[in-house]
Formats: sequence, structure tokens, C-alpha cells
Amino acid sequence: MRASLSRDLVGKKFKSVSVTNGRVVRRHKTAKDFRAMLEGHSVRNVQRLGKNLVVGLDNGSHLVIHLGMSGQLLRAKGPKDLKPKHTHVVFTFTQGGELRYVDPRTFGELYVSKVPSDDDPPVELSKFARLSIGGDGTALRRAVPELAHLGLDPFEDQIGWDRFAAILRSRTTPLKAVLTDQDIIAGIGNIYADEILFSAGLRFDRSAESLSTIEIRRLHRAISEVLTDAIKHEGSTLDDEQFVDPDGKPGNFQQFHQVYNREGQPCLQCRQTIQRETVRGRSTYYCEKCQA
DNA sequence: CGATCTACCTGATGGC
DNA sequence: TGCCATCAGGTAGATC
Repeated sequence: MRASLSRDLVGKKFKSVSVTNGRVVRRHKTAKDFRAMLEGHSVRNVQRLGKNLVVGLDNGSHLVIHLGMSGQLLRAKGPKDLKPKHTHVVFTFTQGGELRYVDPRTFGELYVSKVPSDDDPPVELSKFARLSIGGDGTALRRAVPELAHLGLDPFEDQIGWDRFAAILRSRTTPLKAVLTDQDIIAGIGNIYADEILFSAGLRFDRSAESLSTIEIRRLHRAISEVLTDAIKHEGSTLDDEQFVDPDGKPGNFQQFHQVYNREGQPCLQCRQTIQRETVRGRSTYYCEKCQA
């Protein structure tokens, strides 16, 4: 998503922004306020931190977009292109073309983070983000304080497996809860948590502190490996075709899922039947033979 | 402090 | 045909 938007948006200027469902800009007092912070400004870059897309503007402010469960960003040629149901925001560019935000469940949101000012108190990084030893994540958090609470981003922050070990050692929480806690590691959701745990050969309900050094290194490796693969195959689109890129194109990584959405099917490693369990209201898929 | 629950929404699907 | 329950990529904020 980030790469596709970057190719498309950099250098374009927001001509007008229309908001037809104020809920998706709920951080702003009014939709008008949101519009005013964008109109007349051009896009400098498109970055990402965790699950947030961060569109940098020419005045130093940032448009942040989180797709939630059902959000889509879709390119359109112009206003005569048929608008999908649940189109809540339309960005029109002076160079022509539109970008629409579509979101049936409205769990996603968009907001413009103010230009950082010198009189602002210094941004307080999250406990885990402070462990980063490099990357662009820290600069991004300072530029967008709303994202400072996020934990380590597997690509935007650098962290060795030894520091990763320190994060796990301090917690009795089940592994899956650690992986999906955005304030610890940013960017992993329900699908990728299950795929990462399978790749690492670890059960979702193992206590984080119970991992041996070898297991910690396997998990550390699995996080980058699974996410790198998923990005290479442009993400996971399930049967309802909800996740699509800005051209409406679905991803392909679902074809490579080892466990997610494969209840009752044979494990691709050992032929054992994949199990599904509901944990805190969400599905968890795993192989009881490959994951210990 | 950390861990856990709830509410926020619409739509698809399946049983009766 | 309708009615009801269940499930779906997420997380802020309340509460334990």
C-alpha cells in the first residue's frame, strides 16, 4: 500500500477534500478542520509505521491513515467514476484524479497531525520504541506524536535478537498477545501473528518468558521473514476481497498461508489437521504437531 | 504499572 | 421470505 501510494501521490497537490462521514475523521473537532489542513498542500513522501500510512506534506504536517478492519484507499480518474458504497472521504488533486477512502465498518480513521513546533514538549517515545538502535521509526514518531506510543516496527526500527529477548523475558503474557500488542511490536495483526508463530514452530499460548534462546531467535527471524514474504506477495486478501491495493487489486499471500483460515485442512508440513480456537473473541489457527 | 474486557460499525452467511 | 445468531483484517478507553 505504501509503495503504491508513494508512486502515485508524491508531488501531487490536494485541490479539495470532501468528507461525507465525519466518523472517520473523529479526532478532529470538525470535518472542515480536517479539510483545511490538507487543501492547497502537496505530498512530499509516503511513509508507514506499524499499520499506519503516513503522508508527509510540504508544510511539515502529516496525514495519517489507518484502514482498521475494512478500510480501502482507491484511485479514481474523476468524479464521474462510480463511487462505491461507504465512500467517506474523497481527495481531489490539482493534477487530476482522485483518491477515495471507503470503509463499511468505519473502524479506520484519518487525521492530520500538526506541524511539530519548537515549543512543544519533547515527544515521549514508548518504552519499547526506545530499544531501537536505528532506522527511521524514531524520526517518524517525533514528527507524528500520535504514533509515539507504538512499539518497535520490524522494518522501520532496528533491533537485534538480544534486545528482542529482553522484551519477552519480562512478560508472562501468551506469545500471540505480545505479537499483536501494537505498543510492543507495531504492525502485526491476527493473520500474521498466526503465520509467524507457525513459522517459528511456537504455540500461540506459550508464555513469552518461557522461550529458550533458540526459540527467541526463531521467533525474531520469523517476524521479518513472514512479513517480508507477505509484502512481496502484496498482502493477504480473503474470500470477501476486502483488502485490495489502490488499484483494487487483491494480494496473493493468502495462497501461501500455512495456518490462517485453514481450519480442518492438512498442515502443509506434516499433514496434521489445522486447528482453530477462539481466544479472547478472535480466531487462532495452528498446527498442534508443528507448534510446541 | 500490566492485563483484560467492551464498544464502536456494516455485511455476509447459515440455521430454522 | 424473514429472523436470529455468528463471524470478520482493529484498537481506544474503561476497568480490573
